[in-house]
Amino acid sequence: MQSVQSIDRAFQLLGEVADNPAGISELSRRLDLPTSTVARLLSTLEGLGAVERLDSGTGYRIGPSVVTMAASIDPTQSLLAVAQPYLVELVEMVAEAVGVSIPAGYDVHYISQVDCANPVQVRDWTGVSLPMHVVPSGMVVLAYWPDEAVDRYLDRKLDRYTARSVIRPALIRERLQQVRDDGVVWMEEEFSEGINSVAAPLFNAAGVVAGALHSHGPSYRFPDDTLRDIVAEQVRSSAATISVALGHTG
Amino acid sequence: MQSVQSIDRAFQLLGEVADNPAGISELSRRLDLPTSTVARLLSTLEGLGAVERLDSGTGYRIGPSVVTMAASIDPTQSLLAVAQPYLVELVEMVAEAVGVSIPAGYDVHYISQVDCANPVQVRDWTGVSLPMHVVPSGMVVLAYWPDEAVDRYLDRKLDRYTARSVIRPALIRERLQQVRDDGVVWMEEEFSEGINSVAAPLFNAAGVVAGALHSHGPSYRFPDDTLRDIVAEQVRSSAATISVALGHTG
DNA sequence: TGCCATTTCCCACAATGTGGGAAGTTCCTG
DNA sequence: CAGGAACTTCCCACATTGTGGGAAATGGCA
Repeated sequence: MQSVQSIDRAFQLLGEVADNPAGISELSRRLDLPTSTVARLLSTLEGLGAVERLDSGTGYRIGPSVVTMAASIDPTQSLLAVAQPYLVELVEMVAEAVGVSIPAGYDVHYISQVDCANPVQVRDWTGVSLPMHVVPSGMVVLAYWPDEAVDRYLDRKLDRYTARSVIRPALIRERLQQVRDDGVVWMEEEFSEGINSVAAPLFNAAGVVAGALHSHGPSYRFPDDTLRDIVAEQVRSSAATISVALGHTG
Repeated sequence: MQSVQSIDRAFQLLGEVADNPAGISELSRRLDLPTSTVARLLSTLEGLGAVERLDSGTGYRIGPSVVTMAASIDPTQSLLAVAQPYLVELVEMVAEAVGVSIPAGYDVHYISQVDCANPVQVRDWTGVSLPMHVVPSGMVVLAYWPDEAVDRYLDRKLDRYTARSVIRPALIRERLQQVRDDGVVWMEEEFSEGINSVAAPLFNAAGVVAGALHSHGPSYRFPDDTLRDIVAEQVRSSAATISVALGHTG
């Protein structure tokens, strides 16, 4: 459908200003728009509280109304909303289903999945919760928890799901260190025979794990030996990109 | 300066959608705009990722680009940005300086102040850090800390600033309970002779204390005996409003 | 003080957004 | 399964609205 020029431009401006605050003339150069146009748009946005002037007087930054609107959607939804476009992108790259999960007590809860085109595919796990130690999405969350919380997690009876499930605390701790080193982890048929999965952590603006991004597929074809590292890297880097979009820095 | 109609309307829409998601025709009723206009604006916003369709298909909610833009400003700034307009409003009501502070270790750090018109006024404390137990802004922060953290705070030598400073842990604990009951607290000349102050906590979307809102003035006129409770209530209620704008619920 | 960079203001022009209405879609309900 | 209500999408003529060139005003810096 047709779209409205002035609104398009207004959001281009907001995007630029979010990236790094600047004044009218600099923005007009960056976006290649007449200064008068930029001035008018910015003053409209300022009136709406979408941008505000820097204390230094010259230049604008994102204003309160944007923050307030963003706050209006709950954290789960914002995670989902932000991640969605990247999920679609990632599916293209890895050619297997990808999904997002969030920590929920001692489980991870799958909140979204985007399927691949392949007629043989992993069922949609959206809505399901699983113990952290049997899925890579859970392991990456666990890996960034404080030590005491991990202690409490491991200090319970841990269920075994398949012959390959690892449930010995010492081994799990080793793997958690591995996860912290690599920023991504593969797990093969530890939750369900026939499914392999790789996941990386998602961090929010506060720097804490907000969830996990994973990709999983039937073990007979996923991961392809030659692509194993490439897929892991794609998942890791998508997760990093989503984290940045969520406000994570460094 | 003149402002751009379509952008104005686009943000009215965003505001409505943030409040509660709705479809084209409902929004057109709420804002009293033609459906075709609303449809065009929404589809523009959708193209920009500022809104997205609900899974149910009908209706829109705030989209990822708003969240991402909001994340671009750091939490301190967003607190400031969100609070600013309410500060101005509150100054009008209480006719004394009001300000915002954030926790910083065992201190509160004043990050902004809006002065009143009165020629006799409290100096601008922006940039200054003070121990939590001598200012009400600190007490409200302390009041919502976990018990162990409060224990650690009180388990140190606490400085006395004036003859009226309360430094006995037991008494401070009592007052913290009081703060939790009232949601607001007065302190009179406990930090500096001649200054009285009242503060209420600010909560963020995660439900944790993000800072405090206070008002302070010279003790010879503030608080006016007959207005004491009214001022406290105004501060409390402004703080609550700001918390909601920050995404705090309940 | 004078220069350069930036912001604000003004105004004629027409491109752009507008909104009425019709057509298409979806979802109940009898 | 037909009929209808409610919503969304599409189309198009109109003129309101946004546009951008340029001049005036402001501010910062040497």
